[in-house]
Amino acid sequence: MNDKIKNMEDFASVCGISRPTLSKYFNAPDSVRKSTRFKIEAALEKFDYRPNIYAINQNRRQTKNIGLVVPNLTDPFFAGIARTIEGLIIDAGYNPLLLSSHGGPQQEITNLESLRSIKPAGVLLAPLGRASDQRRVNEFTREVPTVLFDANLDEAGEAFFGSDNNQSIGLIVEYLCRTGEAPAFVEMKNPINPNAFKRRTAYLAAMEKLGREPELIQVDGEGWNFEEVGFLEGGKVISDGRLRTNTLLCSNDRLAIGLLSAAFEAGLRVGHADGCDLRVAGHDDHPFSRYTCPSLTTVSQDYAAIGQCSVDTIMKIIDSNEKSPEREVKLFEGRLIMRGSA
Amino acid sequence: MNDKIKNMEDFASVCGISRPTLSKYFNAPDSVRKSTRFKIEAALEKFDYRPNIYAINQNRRQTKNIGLVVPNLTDPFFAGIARTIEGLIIDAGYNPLLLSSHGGPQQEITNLESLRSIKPAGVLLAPLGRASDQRRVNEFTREVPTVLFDANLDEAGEAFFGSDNNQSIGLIVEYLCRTGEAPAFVEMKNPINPNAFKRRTAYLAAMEKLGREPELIQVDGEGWNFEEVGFLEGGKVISDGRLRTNTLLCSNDRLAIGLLSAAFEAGLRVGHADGCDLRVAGHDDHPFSRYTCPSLTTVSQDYAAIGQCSVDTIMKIIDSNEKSPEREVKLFEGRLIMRGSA
DNA sequence: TATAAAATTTTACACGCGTAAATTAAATAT
DNA sequence: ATATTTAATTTACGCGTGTAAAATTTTATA
Repeated sequence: MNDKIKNMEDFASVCGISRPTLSKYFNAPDSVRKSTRFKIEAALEKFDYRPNIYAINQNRRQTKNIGLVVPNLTDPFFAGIARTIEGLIIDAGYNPLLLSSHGGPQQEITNLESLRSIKPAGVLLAPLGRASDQRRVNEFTREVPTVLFDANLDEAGEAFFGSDNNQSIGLIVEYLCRTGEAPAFVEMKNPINPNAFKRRTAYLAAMEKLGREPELIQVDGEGWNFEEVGFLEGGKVISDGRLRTNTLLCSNDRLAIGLLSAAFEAGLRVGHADGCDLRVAGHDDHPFSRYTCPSLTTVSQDYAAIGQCSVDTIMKIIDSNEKSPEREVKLFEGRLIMRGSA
Repeated sequence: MNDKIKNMEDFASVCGISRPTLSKYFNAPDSVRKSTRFKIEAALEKFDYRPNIYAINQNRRQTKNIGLVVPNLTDPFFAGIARTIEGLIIDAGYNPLLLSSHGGPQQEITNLESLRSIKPAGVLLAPLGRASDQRRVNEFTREVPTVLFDANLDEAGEAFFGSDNNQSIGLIVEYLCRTGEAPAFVEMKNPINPNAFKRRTAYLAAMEKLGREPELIQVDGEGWNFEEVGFLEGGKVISDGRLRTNTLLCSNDRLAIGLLSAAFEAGLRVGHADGCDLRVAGHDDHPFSRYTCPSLTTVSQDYAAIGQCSVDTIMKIIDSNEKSPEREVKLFEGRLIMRGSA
């Protein structure tokens, strides 16, 4: 009783069974006879033995680790998604390993290299997109089963799941046109975030479809401080007085949040009510967008579905133990969230 | 050349040296002769061998892993701190393992258990605080060298570093009293977040010191959706008309963000300028607080210092390989961030 | 140049587990 | 009750590394 349990051998002896049987139990509790299972579980109550994770993973053909890489964890939007997907991975009986690329392609590669040495069964990767080191990401996905989500990369990974920017941007452009002046599109000149280009293109297409004249407002600014860019550069746009329209559609909510702040300081009334000077809309349904002043009209992405689909797919690939013949791509529709700002 | 490098043995032979020497190199590149180091690094250029991390950690007395546990990663405030500390851990030559307790004591313990099986050299833990399962956290800290930060727990861990809530709350209370009406303190009745009680006490002490009558406004609401609580319950407080003061100090910025939103919808003008109806202040200098409408007056915590101190201390403990005789506690001062809201 | 010191190599073993093959026990059919 | 099948268990070996001790080589010092 006083003897410390140092390894599976020790624990097997206090259980009264052999070590390999114990090993079998830990990998699948139902694979041993009921009577021995009771023995083991009774012993587990008395002693606090846990298999050594390094010894396990050294010998298993496959680890139970799933890598989860997101572009930027300090962005609450991605933090929320990561949390959701983590839960799904755990539900599937795997161990999620969450890494953030902190907005940089170098860190993204570092993350993948770091995952490689952990020999994950699979990886869910939300790449930086255009900023990614495509060659090296591709290299990685050839070695490790990978499913991309949020942002697509050419032919990288076994599958991609994300939002249909054409549909979602189309949705809000149509709404804005129907309820007021046609929107100009506010974005960064050299956006680093995923999907930015897709949304620009989608905006142009949507405007053309509606027979409206598109207007791109491309502001300066670099990095991931979107609120700051929206505030500083958006503020300039507003005060310039060169706007042809009173309606602004921002490439993402964080830009819109900064823009709302700038508009507030400029004394403009934002909203769709009578007497308002400006309408502002965003995209993503950022966690804070409910609490801006006024609350932000936006489009929400269906991340419950995107996450579930991504996890299901990586599990299928892991179980079948083979690369799928063709790369699956599935886009999910966004939902219009009408609030006060537009 | 065509032969795949499968292990250190293989790689040692292409280097032309012995395996144990190679092992020494990977643990400390400077510990081998310069000429052999060149040989190794030349070979590393040609082959992409990496030591198996599981085999390494199985045999090392200590891993190079440092656990980093924060209360809630979806809170941008903690996401930012985590990012900072991750960097410091990497700089120290260790491998950070970031886990979020998602606001729940159960998950906090799960995280610690999960870390235990990874056998980290040390752990940096920002506990939930009052909500934590103190007994089990204590149990953990007796087994694994742990430094607490952000929120203190009775006698848990080797050291604690955090903010001096007395000083920081005192600072803003003094400012508010000096520049206008004395503040009422807005908080949740049963706050789950760390430091909430400390701040309440600090508020009461600061008001007493200034000879003002304190007023606690304790709103309903549970969980971590502070913005929602601030919006819904704060909105009620505002519209009730029972306020004895025009100045509200919120227990944290996220409550204030929700409150600002409610005030905006109620048509109140928030700020310190003439003609304003309400002053609102927060605490933490949340990343978003610069972009509220109006921008939020708050107190910033010195997380550069808290992070650096926490990392330095855990490194010292790891290197000295012994529990320190007495538990170090150090509190850092906050800085007043004056903006538009108060 | 001789000697001491340091670095390296060799030898040998340990770590804690997974897993295929061989064995044994239990369940089923006869 | 016995033979057969099936499931559970044990035997035996391997994974890729760390590390200690002894033997050897290289480098630094006198």
